Amino acid sequence: MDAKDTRKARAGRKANDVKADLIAVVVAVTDGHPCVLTIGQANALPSDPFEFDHRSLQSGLRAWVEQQTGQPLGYIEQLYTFADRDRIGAENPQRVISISYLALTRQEYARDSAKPCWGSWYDYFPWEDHRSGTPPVVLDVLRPRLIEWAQGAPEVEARRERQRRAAVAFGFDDLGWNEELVLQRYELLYEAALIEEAARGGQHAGALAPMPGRSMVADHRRILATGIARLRSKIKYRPVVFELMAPVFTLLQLQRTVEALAGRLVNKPNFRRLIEQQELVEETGETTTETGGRPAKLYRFRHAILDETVIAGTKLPLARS
Amino acid sequence: MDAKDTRKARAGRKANDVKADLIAVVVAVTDGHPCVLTIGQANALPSDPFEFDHRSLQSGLRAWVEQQTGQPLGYIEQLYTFADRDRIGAENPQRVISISYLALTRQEYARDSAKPCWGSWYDYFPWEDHRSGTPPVVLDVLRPRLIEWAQGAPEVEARRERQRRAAVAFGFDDLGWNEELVLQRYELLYEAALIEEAARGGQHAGALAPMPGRSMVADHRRILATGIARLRSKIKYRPVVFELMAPVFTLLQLQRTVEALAGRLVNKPNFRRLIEQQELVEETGETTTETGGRPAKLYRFRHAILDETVIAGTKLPLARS
DNA sequence: TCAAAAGTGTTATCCTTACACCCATGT
DNA sequence: ACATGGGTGTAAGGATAACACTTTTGA
Repeated sequence: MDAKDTRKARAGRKANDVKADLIAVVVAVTDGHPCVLTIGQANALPSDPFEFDHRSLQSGLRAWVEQQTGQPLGYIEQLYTFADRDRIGAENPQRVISISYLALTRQEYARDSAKPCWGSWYDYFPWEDHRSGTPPVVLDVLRPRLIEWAQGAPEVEARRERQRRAAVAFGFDDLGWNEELVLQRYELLYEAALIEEAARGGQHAGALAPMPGRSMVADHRRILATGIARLRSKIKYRPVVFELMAPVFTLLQLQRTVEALAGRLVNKPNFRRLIEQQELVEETGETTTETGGRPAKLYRFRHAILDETVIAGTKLPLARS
Repeated sequence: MDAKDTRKARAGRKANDVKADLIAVVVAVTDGHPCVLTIGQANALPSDPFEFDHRSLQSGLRAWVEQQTGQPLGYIEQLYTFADRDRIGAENPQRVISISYLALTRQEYARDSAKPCWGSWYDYFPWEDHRSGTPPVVLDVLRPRLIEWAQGAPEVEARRERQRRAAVAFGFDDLGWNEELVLQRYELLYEAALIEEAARGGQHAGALAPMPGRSMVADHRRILATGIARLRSKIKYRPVVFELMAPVFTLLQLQRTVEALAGRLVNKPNFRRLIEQQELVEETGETTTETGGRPAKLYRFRHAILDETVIAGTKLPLARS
């Protein structure tokens, strides 16, 4: 009965066909710069209409990105499916679902293709790079404007609420900086109309004050923020950084890559211990002098670890051993 | 130039419209049973064709689930978007993208509606409940059949590989049980043709040996597995359990709920410390004798914690304090 | 000789784990 | 009294954080 009702209800509806897009956040790290693959004037993520020809979404994505850009993609994971994005230009009649993916690769592969265009993701999110301490834009630009925004709320309660959200997201008032809150920060700035995309809806053009960070087409910057957040979170519990490394690397290079992604510095001795005790890498026996200073041992990723260990991930106090 | 090329390429393609479905994994826990909302003969997850009327996917989902089942949904999160599912009945001409969601609620809300049909998720995944130790089905049924399957590989290397995968997924050979590997286990059993869904493709009907676990329509069981895995992972770093609890509860009730989800027992004293030191709950001052034994203190969830703390989540050895 | 990078120890502190034990109620 | 569940304490072990220090190269 239940099933029959449901089917009838469905059949009664109009055929609600939609368009589906694949959107890719393709990331590489080159000497300290976390880069994202873009098209156009570096203001759009690569995207392609969804085809059913491929066996799966992932393989479809892999195929077209590799074909289009010459990038062999290593790691791929689904990010999020957007359908409720704020349409640019008001009533856009096109109904589009965007299925977004995060992919990791190495920029060197790109040299043969002229098309791809890499940009540091901190061009789009200048407030996210805390490797040299809190960047000026946070304290000099964002903080005052966010405070202003908070004061603009009609009620006392709402003012406090806004202030608190800003403080948590950006680590004001001695709350610490949390590098994973990329999306929350972006959405806060959007809500406060401090970034260009927010002004597009005609919501309010506002003063022509310069907006921090390079903007992107449609909601692509939001998708990029989602990707960065996911990656910053993921590197902490899965060995995905190695997808971004050359086959052979020094521990400091590895560290610099992690720092580029996280947007903050890590402690060298402790980082090395962490890596080594997890047995993620093994020495090649070679060294390199190209890094300057004392020659550095070269390592390679132990692919075997992917088979051996499924990282425990326990955080519950399990019973009886 | 790049952008123009891309647009041209797009325009050249045929209009590739698709159908989109929302599929919900709605979970509640009632006295030790983790339950999932189903329709039909309890062999399908609730689903609905995607409409663009709603502001967002989430609000759309919330609306129709609440309307259809009388369930007010607390927490909602997107699970995954499937488009590459193995079509039932070979060449199904319908092109469907399924956007799946995980939602948490409380079963009590359901009493007014006759429609919803709750089933313990361990009916569908009997091998996932380790609260009373390793369930017999694992050792008596799955293990021998998986070994058989592993031996069936043509090459030595492939045999070892299969054996290792089975061991990791199910914790054979003194590798421990990892409750989060729900999806891997399902997919392994699928590959080994040990569950009903695998036989549907006509791949091979095989012997009519009884398949463990109740099957579901299409790939719904796979979606459910994805939801369980996500939830088992999530309860460890986000206070989502409380969405499944009554407004007021005892710590043991909370523990039993966690155990129901995780499918394993946790250590009581340590669990309590964990909860209390994170300041997730506060005493109501009341006690209850309904649990038997000594009266238990009643607690409520401190909703304020959601604002205050953004759980650190650091696992990198950050530099200079 | 000095700068720059590589690499090693050492300690204090916190968190997790694994126990053992006592308390309050109903039957 | 005793079964049942509620609740507390403690000590060992491991991981993390913070810091100081030595080594090896090129300029």
